Parts: sequence; structure tokens; C-alpha cells
Amino acid sequence: MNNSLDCTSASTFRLASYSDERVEQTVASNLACLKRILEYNLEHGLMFFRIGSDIVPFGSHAVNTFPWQTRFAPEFKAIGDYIKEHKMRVSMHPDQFVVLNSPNPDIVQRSVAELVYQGSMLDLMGLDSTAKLQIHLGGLYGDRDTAIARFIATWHTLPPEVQIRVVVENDDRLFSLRDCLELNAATGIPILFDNFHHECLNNGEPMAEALRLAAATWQPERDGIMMMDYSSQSHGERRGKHVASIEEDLFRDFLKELGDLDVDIMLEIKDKEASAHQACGIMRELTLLPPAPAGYEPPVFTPKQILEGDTAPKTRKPRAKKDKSATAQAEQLNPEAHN
DNA sequence: GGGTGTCAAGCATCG
DNA sequence: CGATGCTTGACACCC
Repeated sequence: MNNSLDCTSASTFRLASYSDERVEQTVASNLACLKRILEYNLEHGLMFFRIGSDIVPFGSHAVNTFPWQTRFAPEFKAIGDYIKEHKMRVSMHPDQFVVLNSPNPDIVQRSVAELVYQGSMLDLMGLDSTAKLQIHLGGLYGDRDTAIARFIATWHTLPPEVQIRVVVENDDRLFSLRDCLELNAATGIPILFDNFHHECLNNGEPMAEALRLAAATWQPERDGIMMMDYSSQSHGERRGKHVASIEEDLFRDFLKELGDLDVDIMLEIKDKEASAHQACGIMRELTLLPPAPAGYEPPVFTPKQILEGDTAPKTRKPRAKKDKSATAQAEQLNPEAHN
């Protein structure tokens, strides 16, 4: 997401409101915003972005019969071309409902459908297997070994184009880095390392060592350099809750643990690009990043805004009203869509 | 136009 | 055993 822009790429609607027209309008709006976010990111030197899961409402749901893959093929391709042209990198993170190791076959089937949906967007963008789908190992169901074995069995059934994008993240309560390493040994699935989760749940591996163990599971030709999630504890809140805004001292300490390891860092921090700007500023200071892009002016937020996560423009664009002319135009262009 | 209950989906934990 | 948090809010209805 991006708090600085007056658009969202996660616009959706209720299942009860489903219509093909609504899908077409919403996807058009979401893709237009995604493009704007990527342009903003390029201007500000933010070269790694996690695309939201909600580009296509009900993208893996049986109700959605709209042929969005063909209708929006040019838009997806244009976005992918932009990403490749500027050597940016993207990932996606299907949410907690994707559980490949569930004992319930219906849940597994829906999970696979969701991975296929999200992977197909990356395919339509023409991105190679270094663009990843990041998921968790899943549930424990009282028996760790069986749970991991079931994940492996399901993973083997995935379509190859999905399989090659799947990476597994160490989580903060159930499956640690060690479990992910076991999974990697059996399947070759790269580990998306989360520093904060590792702090919450580990088997004694020091941070610097943990980073290197995870990095070694990424095959450079196939996977690119390691992706990782960075966050830290929100003070006075439940253990595992992400901070609202980056803590510069902790980030500097983390960079020391990272040393000369080359990674793509995704911040899981509430205020989004505000913290990303701060992190990039620190890394430029340390010459870990190239100088800022030409014409770059650091965004200015007051400490209060950053604290409250309120870095959005004061006036958001009013919600789009029902636009009869846009619908009419869409019908003209694609009369088959409304059967 | 602002406030708020609810939203497709899973799991573990809390009280 | 129902509510809660995860998480990235946003929709839709009420007033």
C-alpha cells in the first residue's frame, strides 16, 4: 500500500454486490493505482514492492466468472514491462487463509486456487521466477512432523509455474527457521527470512547466522537474491505486534548483523513508505544504497504524523460514484461480459 | 458525510 | 466455546 497517494490498489466490494461490471471497474481502478504506486516508488528509489492480494476481487472465488485475465492482459503486461525496465522487484503475500497443510481437502483446494490466482498475475506481468509468492507453512494440528509432511505432499501437486514462485516464511509462533530449513532440505523451497519472527521464535541461532542460513536456500539463478521481511516489536503491545514506525537505532543494529549479505528488504511497518524513506536514508548514509534518484526530494512528515501513521494527504479523493457512462463504454467494448 | 458493524476464506490462543 | 488477533482495510448501511 501507499499512504502518500490518494488511491488504493485494494478496492473491493461485498460478495453480495458481485457483478461482472463491478469486477471490471474495480480491477481497472486497482491496476491504475498499482501503476501509480510503482511510479511513486521509482521516483523515490523504493525498488522492492509487495503487491496486495486484492487486485482482483474474488480472484480465486467460483463466483468470479469475469475473464479478467484476458480483459486486463495489456494492463498487466504494461505493469510488468515497467517493473522490468526499471529493474524493480515485486512479491505477493497470500493471506492467512492459504493453508497448504490443512487436513481439510476443501481448504487445500481453495488455497491452491488462491496461489494460482496470485501467481497468474505475476505471469501476466511477464515476470520470471524471482517474483515470489510468500506464504507460511500453515497449521500445527498437534503434530509438527505430520504437518510439515502434509505441506510437502501438497506442494508436489502444485502447477510448476506456481511451485517455482512459492517461498516460505518463518513465523512467530508455530514454525521457526529450523522447521523451514527442514522443509527446504526436502523440497528446495527458499526461506523468506523474517527477522522479527525469528526474534519471537527461534532455536538459538544468532541473527547473523540465521540470515546466512536462510540466504543459502535461495538459488541465485532461479530465485534471485534473498527476500526478507523486516520489523520490530511495538512497545507496550502484544508480543509479535509490528511497530507503527521504524526505529532507526534498531534498524542500524540490524544492518550490522546483515554485514555484506545482499538482500531485498520488505518493511512490515504500519506507516509504509514513510519508514521506507527513513530506512533508505540510513542506507544511503552508509553507502549501502546508490544515491537518491535525480530530482528526489525527501518527503517531509511531522513526527506526530509518523507516530500516528497519518502521512496521507489531508483530502482523499472522494469515492468514485456510479458512472453510467463508464459502464456503458465497457459494455460497448466487451458486450460478452454481461451475459 | 461521518460513524460503525461487517466482510470469502484458517488457525491458535485467550478468557 | 465464542471472541480475538493476525493483517494491508474497505464496504455498505445507518443516521
